[in-house]
Amino acid sequence: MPELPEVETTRRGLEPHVVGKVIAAAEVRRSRMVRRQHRDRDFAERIVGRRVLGLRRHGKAILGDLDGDLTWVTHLGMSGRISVATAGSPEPPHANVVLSIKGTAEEVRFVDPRTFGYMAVFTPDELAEWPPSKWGPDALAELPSAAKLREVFARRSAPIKAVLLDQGVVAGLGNIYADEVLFRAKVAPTTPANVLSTEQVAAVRKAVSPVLKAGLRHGGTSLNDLAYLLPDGRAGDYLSRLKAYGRDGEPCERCGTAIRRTVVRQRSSFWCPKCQPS
DNA sequence: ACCTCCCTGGCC
DNA sequence: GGCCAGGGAGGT
Repeated sequence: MPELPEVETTRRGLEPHVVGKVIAAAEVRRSRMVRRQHRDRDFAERIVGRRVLGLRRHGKAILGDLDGDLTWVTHLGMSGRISVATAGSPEPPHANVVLSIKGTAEEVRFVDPRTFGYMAVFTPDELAEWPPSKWGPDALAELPSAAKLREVFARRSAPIKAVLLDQGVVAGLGNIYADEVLFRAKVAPTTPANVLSTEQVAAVRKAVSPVLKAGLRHGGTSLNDLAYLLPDGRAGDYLSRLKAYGRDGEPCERCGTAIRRTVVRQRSSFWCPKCQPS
């Protein structure tokens, strides 16, 4: 449940269940899930008894402001999702971290089969050291101007797809939405960023917000494996609206040409060879 | 500025 | 069995 719309729908789904509430207990069943924590194994110790003052998001990270000036970080990685359910109800496999909420019958389960995600509670100093402090502006809330993007792209000869996936440039785009942005902008994923025309940079920039907002409106992209679900267990609906990602061999909706799959930086990329000339 | 690897599971 | 999967840290 990895990209920005999935993370934001998760944040919104989680918010009413935790904001203003106190974490009553924390069970870490796989210590790997808290491996980003500075001192080993004190995740539970740090979060228990804390009140959640607010829940924010930056890129693909969910940030919970706790009392005592601590920040509760959740990164869902590739296969992570949050489930809010009645304590004691049947659990899905890989509920690796479970938080109970004071005064309610609900618990928050961090489900993550591949364990690429993590949770941590950071002090302000630790938060400043945490890698995403090197993340760029949020793709939805603070998308850089076209001029700024032109400047950044001009310095990069890497494929535009790789640059869009670089969280240091813009935080929040992942493999699915990067392909969707490039399809909408009519730019091939393999195009070196520094050869994009001014118009193409503008088109890429202009595509980001509509693509992400459409993903949000539909609750994100639950793929067929249903690894990503909203916190209440509903599936996100955006899969059927994807125009490029996963549509290898299917006709492009604009021109009918078969969508192609190409590997860019070890990630699958889907694009229309006619609408997105390289 | 690149790979490689971290994991588990589903599908062919 | 082999390949694939919403990400990114770490080492080169």
